[in-house]
Amino acid sequence: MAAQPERDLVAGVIQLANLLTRRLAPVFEKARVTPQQWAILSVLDQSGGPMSLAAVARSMMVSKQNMTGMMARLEQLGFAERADDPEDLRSSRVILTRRGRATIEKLRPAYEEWRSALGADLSERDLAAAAKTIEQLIAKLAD
Amino acid sequence: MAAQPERDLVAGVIQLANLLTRRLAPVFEKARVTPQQWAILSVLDQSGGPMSLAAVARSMMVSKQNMTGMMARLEQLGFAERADDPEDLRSSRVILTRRGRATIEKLRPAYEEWRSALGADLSERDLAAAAKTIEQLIAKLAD
DNA sequence: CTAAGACAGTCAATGTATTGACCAATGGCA
DNA sequence: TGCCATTGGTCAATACATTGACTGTCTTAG
Repeated sequence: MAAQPERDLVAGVIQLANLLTRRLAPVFEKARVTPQQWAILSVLDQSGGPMSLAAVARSMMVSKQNMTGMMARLEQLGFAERADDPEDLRSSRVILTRRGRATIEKLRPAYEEWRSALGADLSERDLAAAAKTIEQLIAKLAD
Repeated sequence: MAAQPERDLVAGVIQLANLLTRRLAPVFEKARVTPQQWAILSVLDQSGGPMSLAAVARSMMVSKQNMTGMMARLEQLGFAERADDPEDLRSSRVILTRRGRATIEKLRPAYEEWRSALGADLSERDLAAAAKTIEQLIAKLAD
């Protein structure tokens, strides 16, 4: 019965995060999009209008430096575009290209399917409870 | 009251993992050790004897290629050593150096303190339940 | 006993993620 | 008005993490 040497909660979260991205990657592979790129496209898609780079970074809780790089890749791949913000000369306005929107709309069902398969044979209640605890930990650690 | 735009469980786990490593890093900073390096030292410390590189990789659920690189850094920093395994010419035997063992013993209390502060003002029961659900997800996703 | 497959380790390429340092623009406050 | 802290964005350095491709050793089936 194993008795796995008792994985620490911290180690567990990190390992689970790695596993999730590892297993999620093939879902988007046909569109040549990585899970993180998918996440950015999702944020942009659900945001109505253009967003600043910093706003996207905050919403995903990554550093703006990281977002600079990811956005550069996304732009080079033709999924998103940056334009100057006339109201704030420091800022950029990031929007999805038509191709970006088409890609995310095509991939969303695949993601949903994968996502619900993930929760199968686990209790809905347990998942919701875990999600809530995770939210609390995030809130506690976030600045 | 927020009503955070409802974070997906998957996104939550990934963001939490990033936050955890980000907040954990300063705990080990004085010893110039990263959280992942700490994790490897921990595994080696608790393993009794020497381990193969692949065994460490499996125990942390990372690829052996990644472990190659991390181990190279650890060796260069003087925390671990590799020797040929006389029983299997493919394999290496990795052990902690005296410095590695001293470092982990010095850092463990700091980690424990950080770790218990993390769980403060959260319910023990909720944390345990979340840990269990995380284990189930890991088991489901692991090969 | 030999050929096929599995496994240990490495290298290279790419993507993710951090800190630190920096510049330009903004906003508040004296 | 003018200073100064904050914020938006970038660059560089480093670490983590994956896949793919490869060498060499072991194991096992025929």
